[in-house]
Amino acid sequence: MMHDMAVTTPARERTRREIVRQAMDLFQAGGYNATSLQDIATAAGCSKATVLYHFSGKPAVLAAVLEPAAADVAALVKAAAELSRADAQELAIQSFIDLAVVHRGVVDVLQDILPVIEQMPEVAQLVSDGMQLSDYLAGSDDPLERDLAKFAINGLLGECRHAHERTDDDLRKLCDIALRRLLRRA
Amino acid sequence: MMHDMAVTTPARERTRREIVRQAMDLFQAGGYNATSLQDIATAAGCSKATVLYHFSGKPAVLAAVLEPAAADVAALVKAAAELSRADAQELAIQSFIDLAVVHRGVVDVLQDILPVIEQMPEVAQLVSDGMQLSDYLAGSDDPLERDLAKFAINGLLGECRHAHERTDDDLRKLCDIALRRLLRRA
DNA sequence: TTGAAAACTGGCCGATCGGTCAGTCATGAT
DNA sequence: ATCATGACTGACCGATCGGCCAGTTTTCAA
Repeated sequence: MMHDMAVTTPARERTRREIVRQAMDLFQAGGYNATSLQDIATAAGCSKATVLYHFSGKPAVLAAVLEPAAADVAALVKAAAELSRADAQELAIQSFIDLAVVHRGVVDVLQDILPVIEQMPEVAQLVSDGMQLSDYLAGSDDPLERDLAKFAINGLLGECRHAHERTDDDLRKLCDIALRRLLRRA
Repeated sequence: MMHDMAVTTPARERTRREIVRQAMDLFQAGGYNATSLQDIATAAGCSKATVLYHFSGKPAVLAAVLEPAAADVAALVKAAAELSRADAQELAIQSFIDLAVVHRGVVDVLQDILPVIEQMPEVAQLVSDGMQLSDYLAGSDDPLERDLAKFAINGLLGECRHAHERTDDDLRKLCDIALRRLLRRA
């Protein structure tokens, strides 16, 4: 009998984590669609059937890969909701950059899903939160500022892709300059 | 006997154009990888074998779809090569926006190819010209300005994707403002 | 030690992919 | 009218995909 539910089965969690780890790397390197369950299984050192034993399907693997980033974004949106307009914008600028840099891997993954992202319920929440964050980033209802915010996000996400050679800090500084120039905030 | 080689066989050219037309729409809507030769054939009103009769393979269809945009970009690079640094930058700002807006469809297509774009000789020239254009856009050897130019391109291309509802002119104005703010040119 | 549950796997399935090929049909010069 | 050539197609191929299942191995509480 298991008295403490917080103690996760060692084997289960270990295999699950390894699958997600390898799937992240493969998705980032070759894209979601181009990565097969067999590729993930081989990289994780198990069989394809094992991957499907731990996850209900390929989309479930994607959801697990995206989950940490989705959680961070959701928390940021929640935090921004309780701030004033200007404070929310400043928080969005700083935190969005941080999240994009830290989770730069998921940015690559999302790019490969864009054409069919509306039909993927696994990423719907993340996308929705991203749109919300875009509003905070604009800091205004002016259509031009909102469009510029979207422009900034596209540039930001694009810059984080294929940026493995750059330092996290360099990337952060670049994005900070770019965002503040675009949004005209000093 | 055919005396004038410039007179293309009507049927051949008509079918070829229709295939490229429909392929463009499908690639833009669903991405290159997600679009099958059968999809293209059905949309073009012919059989899959016919598509492969006119084109050596799926990559050849992609090359035909990208060709007009690639030609325009190549011409722009060539024109900028004969200008001064400042003039080349100004030309790059204006013309890059124009090309991205006019050929916004190919931007979607390229996005879907990014993870494996290095292995596609069909788009190598277009990518190379794009990098060259990025240099002209920076207008300086300063690493920061060059990075900002890349940032601008990412934002520009991202803005052109999924922008079917916006007017060409609205899109152009937005991109012009964004680029000049990022590059600090008026 | 034991036995039931958890973890895992090889083998298979239907579907779809890009691509090939032999052969049919249309066209147009002779 | 003939017939060589160009345009086109149905049928098929091997490969690979995501997913499923019966059965084997490992784990661990009793």
